[in-house]
Amino acid sequence: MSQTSFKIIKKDKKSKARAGIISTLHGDIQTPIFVPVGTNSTVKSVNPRDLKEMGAEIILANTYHLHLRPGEDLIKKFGGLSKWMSWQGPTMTDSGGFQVFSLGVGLEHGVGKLLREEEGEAKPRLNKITKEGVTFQSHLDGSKQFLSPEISIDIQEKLGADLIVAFDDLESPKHTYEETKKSLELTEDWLLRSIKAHKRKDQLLYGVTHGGSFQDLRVRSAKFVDKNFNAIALGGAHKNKKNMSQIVEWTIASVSEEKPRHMLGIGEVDDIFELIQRGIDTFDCVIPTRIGRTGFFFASTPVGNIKNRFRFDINKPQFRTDPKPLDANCTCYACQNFSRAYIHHLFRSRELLSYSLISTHNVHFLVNLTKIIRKAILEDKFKTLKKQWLV
RNA sequence: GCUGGGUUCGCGUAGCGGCAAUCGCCUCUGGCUGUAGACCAGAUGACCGUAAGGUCUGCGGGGGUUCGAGUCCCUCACCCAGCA
Repeated sequence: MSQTSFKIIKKDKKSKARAGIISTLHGDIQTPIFVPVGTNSTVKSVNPRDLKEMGAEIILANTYHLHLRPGEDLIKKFGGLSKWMSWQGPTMTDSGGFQVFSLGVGLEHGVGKLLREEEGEAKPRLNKITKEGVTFQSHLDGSKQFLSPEISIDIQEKLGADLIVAFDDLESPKHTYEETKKSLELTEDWLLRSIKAHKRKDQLLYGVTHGGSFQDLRVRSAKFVDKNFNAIALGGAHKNKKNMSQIVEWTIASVSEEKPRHMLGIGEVDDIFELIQRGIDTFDCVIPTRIGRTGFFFASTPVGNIKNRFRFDINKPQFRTDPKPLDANCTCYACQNFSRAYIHHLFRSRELLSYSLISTHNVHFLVNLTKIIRKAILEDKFKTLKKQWLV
């Protein structure tokens, strides 16, 4: 009996968008919702108190990172992830599957989840994949580490998040059909082993769909995951945004309506609209905190638009004397109290508060965006809202 | 006044007889999608060129030695330190 359940409360008439509730032991999650990423059991530079205040409902942490440091046993001793990080709300853990990629073929190919126009520098991979699992070289101290479906699930059960993810292998967006198929088959094997290893039924286990950009593989993967899991996570690599939307359409068409759907690692403003429209319920993404730490802040329409991706660089000289808040429509702590000029100054001075203010604003921005969208779905105004934003 | 040390890109520095401009900072321009990321990449004397590349200047001022001087010598100026 899973003590974590999902219920759809409203479906959009003109699209696949829906509003729902995921109920967990640590509280309810009103979907659709953006899930801030706190890899190391902290959303980088954002206070949990502020996360609560802005209405964040769930945080994602990472199995691989927490296994290396401080170790799952310690977190278990402290009452599990939610208590450990003094969040006291629902949490999710990723399986470490992404690190199979980012420390492996991702490094080798110099690519991310999305193929970039200018690819990064290719570097030797820090892992070795076999059917059994993955041997990593720890990015912290270089020590040898082994991760498998069984180990990942064991770690995640000790961490104690409400939503957990089965262990998978990521294809590179540069992989051929044959390579992608081979990766998918490995993932399918690992997913079944993840289910077998999964004992704590209070945790909802997400299966992950793969198959690169190939329709038949994506459909096969979606059906496979739908058949074996009660929750669907969409994973793997995409060529570009259009391709990603297409992949989501293929996948959603092949899974049951009543199961929650999580989009792994995606979260730019336009993506959120496009993917909710196609039936996604939850998203996690490092974007708000990563770009926040490097000086980019989100601003809402009409200042922000698809062309500037709703982001602006606080470093720019134009903000040096700008008295306006980061975003005129934002109610976050940073926007209620500080000017762009001040934050510009802080950032140029490398003051730690700047990273915190911008990251807090950015997370608030995306969480709030999904809340506005949810409200629009409930009021049958999703398409109208989307038009307002993505002109 | 004497004795040292110094004066090179916006700032700080490297170069110590052979294509001046190394490295850092500042500045500017890109980039970041399940976090090896408070990060990464590029530009940065002037002018011409889309580019490859080319032209011009230039190591405090002046003079000298040398095929050749930021580098050695003389002299002047300024800065720093110590001693008067």
